[in-house]
Amino acid sequence: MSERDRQRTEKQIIDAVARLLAEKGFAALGINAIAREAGVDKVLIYRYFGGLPKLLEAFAKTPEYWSSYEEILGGEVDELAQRPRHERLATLVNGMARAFRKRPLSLEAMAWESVESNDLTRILAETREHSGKRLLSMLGAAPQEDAYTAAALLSAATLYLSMLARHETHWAGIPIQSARGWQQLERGVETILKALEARPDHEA
Amino acid sequence: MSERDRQRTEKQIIDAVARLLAEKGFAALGINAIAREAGVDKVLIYRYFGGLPKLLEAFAKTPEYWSSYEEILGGEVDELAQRPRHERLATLVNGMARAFRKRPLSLEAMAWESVESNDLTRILAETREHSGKRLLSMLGAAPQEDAYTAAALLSAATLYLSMLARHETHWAGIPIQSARGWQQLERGVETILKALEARPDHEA
DNA sequence: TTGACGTGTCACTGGTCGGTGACATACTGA
DNA sequence: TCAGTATGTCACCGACCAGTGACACGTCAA
Repeated sequence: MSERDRQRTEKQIIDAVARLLAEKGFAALGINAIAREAGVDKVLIYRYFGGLPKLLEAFAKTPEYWSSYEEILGGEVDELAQRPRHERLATLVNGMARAFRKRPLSLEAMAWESVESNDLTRILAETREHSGKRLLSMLGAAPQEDAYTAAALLSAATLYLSMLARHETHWAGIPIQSARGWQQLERGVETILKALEARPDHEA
Repeated sequence: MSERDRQRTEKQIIDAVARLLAEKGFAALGINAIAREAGVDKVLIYRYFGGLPKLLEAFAKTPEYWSSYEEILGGEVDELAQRPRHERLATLVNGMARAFRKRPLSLEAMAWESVESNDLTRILAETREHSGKRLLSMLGAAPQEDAYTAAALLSAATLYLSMLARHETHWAGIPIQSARGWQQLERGVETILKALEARPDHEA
């Protein structure tokens, strides 16, 4: 790789981060491993990025890690404005989970955040929060409402099960690695939100 | 510690596992670290337990890791038999989450399983599944029913939020480290299951 | 008393880790 | 042409890792 092309080298390094994260997970993400995977001397990582945290920061801006997440919902959100609220919420919850499932690297990082919080996870989390948490605030439900708590619970559930599906095949008998299983779960989300909206006895 | 008391030494080692897991997490769980924490030569771990996996197996049988989980629900389950089904389900879902929150070590292990599956996590998982998954099958709802899917979703949500609460303070604005937050979530679970049961339009 | 065994200590290997300093080679502008 | 700089290579440091072999000592039975 002695080609004296800094841009190319930087790309190799960032690609190596993505590959390592996908194949070996967060635990294998070290300076030595990245340099080895990239076929590059590790000293260049320090020189070009200034260390692992800064490198991850650069990686987090990559489309591969976090791209058109809002686009995925964006298209639907517009025409969704005139649907009943429970449908909007269901689309939001299910859409978020789908977006995550399309980004294994984000799932990997999110899983890691649930087990440990350090400088590295915080860097990746900030990128997602920046674009993600904003959506949660556009729920269209007040925090006091049951529908809000329900949406919070259901998004936690679908995100967790998306994480889990990377290694586990089932949850409570539901095949979380298959399209059929996710159809069942998404239908469950819709049913719950609809039932909440429809019930006659609204309490405080 | 040169006291020539094998029982005592073994206990020191297992206690060290618990302490390390609680304070540093799964990632810090190595032979050297355990021996250091226990104030014991690492060679004794190999001699007495036969290696790290076997040691974890022994640790998993410890009450500290996984004790009276069924007891926690057990007391209520009996008198619960005559309550409406949605109440039984809610008690089960919320009770499971509460049981986990009382066992930080189990939470730690479960979080680790969501990020990586290897020999070590599998060992700890088996212990829990053995007593835990059995409960999920006693849900009192058929797998085709909406209530079953809902219970599966809600248990995933509450377990994940319990894991998350070890490091994060909020989820979608709900304070998951405070009793108030969990009251809100548990009420949410109850409300959802009740609404599902009450709604007039049951579909297949 | 002697010999076998259980218990604990110590020193070492080969390997990986993050990090740094010294050097070789190419490119670029003066 | 020459000097400075950007790029890449290499060797090394101290620390930790998992794992092993050799040894010291106390206990207990023959």
